[in-house]
Amino acid sequence: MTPVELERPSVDASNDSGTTTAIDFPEAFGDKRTLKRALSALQRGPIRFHRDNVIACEGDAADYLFLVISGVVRHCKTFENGSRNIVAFYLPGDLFGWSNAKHGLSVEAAADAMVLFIKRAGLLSIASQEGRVASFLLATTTNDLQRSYEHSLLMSRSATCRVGTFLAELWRRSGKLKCLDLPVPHQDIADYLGLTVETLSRTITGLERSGVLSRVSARRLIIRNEMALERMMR
Amino acid sequence: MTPVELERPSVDASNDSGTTTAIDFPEAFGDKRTLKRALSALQRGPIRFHRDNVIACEGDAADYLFLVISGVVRHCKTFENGSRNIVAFYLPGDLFGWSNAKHGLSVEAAADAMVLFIKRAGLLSIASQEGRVASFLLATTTNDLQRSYEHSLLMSRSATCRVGTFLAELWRRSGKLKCLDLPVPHQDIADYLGLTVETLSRTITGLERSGVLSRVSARRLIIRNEMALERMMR
DNA sequence: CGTCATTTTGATAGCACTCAACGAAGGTGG
DNA sequence: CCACCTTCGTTGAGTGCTATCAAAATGACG
Repeated sequence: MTPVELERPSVDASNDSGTTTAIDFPEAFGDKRTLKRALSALQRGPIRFHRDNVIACEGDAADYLFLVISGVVRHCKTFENGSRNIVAFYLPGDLFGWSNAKHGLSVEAAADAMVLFIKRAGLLSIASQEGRVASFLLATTTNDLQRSYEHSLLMSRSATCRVGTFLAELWRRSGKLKCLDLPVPHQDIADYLGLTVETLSRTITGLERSGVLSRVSARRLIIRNEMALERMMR
Repeated sequence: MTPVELERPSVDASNDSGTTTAIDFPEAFGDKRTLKRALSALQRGPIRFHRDNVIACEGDAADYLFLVISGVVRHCKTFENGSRNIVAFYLPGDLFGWSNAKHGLSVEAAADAMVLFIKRAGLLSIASQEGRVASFLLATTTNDLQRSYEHSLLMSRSATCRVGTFLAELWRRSGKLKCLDLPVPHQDIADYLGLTVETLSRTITGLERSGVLSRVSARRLIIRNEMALERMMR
């Protein structure tokens, strides 16, 4: 149940090349400066999106990958009947969008976000020459795959388990601070967990009543009993 | 909903190197012969597994990747309470098992199967030198990721939709023959779809009653109305 | 302070699960 | 060749969890 943590790109805000934000590859790199220059030629942005703005539409040509600079981005599909499912959230530092030819899902800002666009073909051609880049990309994708498997597994468990697992993971990723702030509205969490907002709300109320957590406000929780939360996840 | 088809490795049965079966990379390759030799040095097997045999255990070191030669392999997790979920099936030609450090899921034969083991580290080192290999691996993983997303989406739909989609996809992959033979027992399909065997059985009965398909036997179906089946999938 | 979006709560219904039993198929040994 | 056993699949009855519909709180923002 514990997702394996891979090296991921991190946002290099204090970049020497001005407004351009580059992927900061880990490890000493053969010719890091040359690589960075090559990468910045492929970049576009970063571009700012407000919540619910569409970054890439289902069916769009998948010419660009996305690197989240700030905020939260959702990868989702909306059906004819209006219902929506979110297959993944992406946080700052996440690189994603490896569709082939066309995006099968749409990419939208789940909270105000800055996104850097990276030309897919160009990155691929760099990767085919630079082994390190290639294995970095492979590792990133593998990591996403593992997360997706975890998510699939989660979807066939009880509402309590889904919500508990989501909150625990979010809390862990945000450093287990005193307050757990939900970065996206309940509707997005519900769509990610395959629940309705009503069930999500009721489940949180249930966790509150069992003393697992307290509500400071709708969007701000406090984890009271980590042990109990872990138990919920089974 | 239509999964994008990528180039995938195909099994080269009439291989010049005797019992060794190699990945047949697409496209003219710089030095294909050298590459094949390098790859066969990394191989182990193919090894034969009977149905339900464990190929790799949850928690095992992920030193090897798996290439399915024949049969069906399932990627799954079994919980303490005995329930099980299958996140993916792999068919002949599928290469998988890109976990980091340890496998988070177990790998088991869902039907009698032959599996070739490929040393992960070695393949990675080849990939870092051969751009084509690297991008092939990336494409394979990307394809798996896309499938996993489709699967996640499927998990929050009705039983009829899940079963219909599964059968349609299976039928498509097997060439839309007159008879659709289920390659794995109902239990495995149910675990893959997040349903119980009872619900699966009842759903198939329902499809039969609506004239979508007929049962020849438990494991052999005939698709009677493709249009109606497609409609089920929405 | 009014308006709108968001969240919470309540009442009810429906779908899939659970438990239970039966039927079909395949394998084994007498 | 048949009786027996085991595994697998089907069907039925009843329950429970989550969705749906409806409406009331809460909060954000002009």
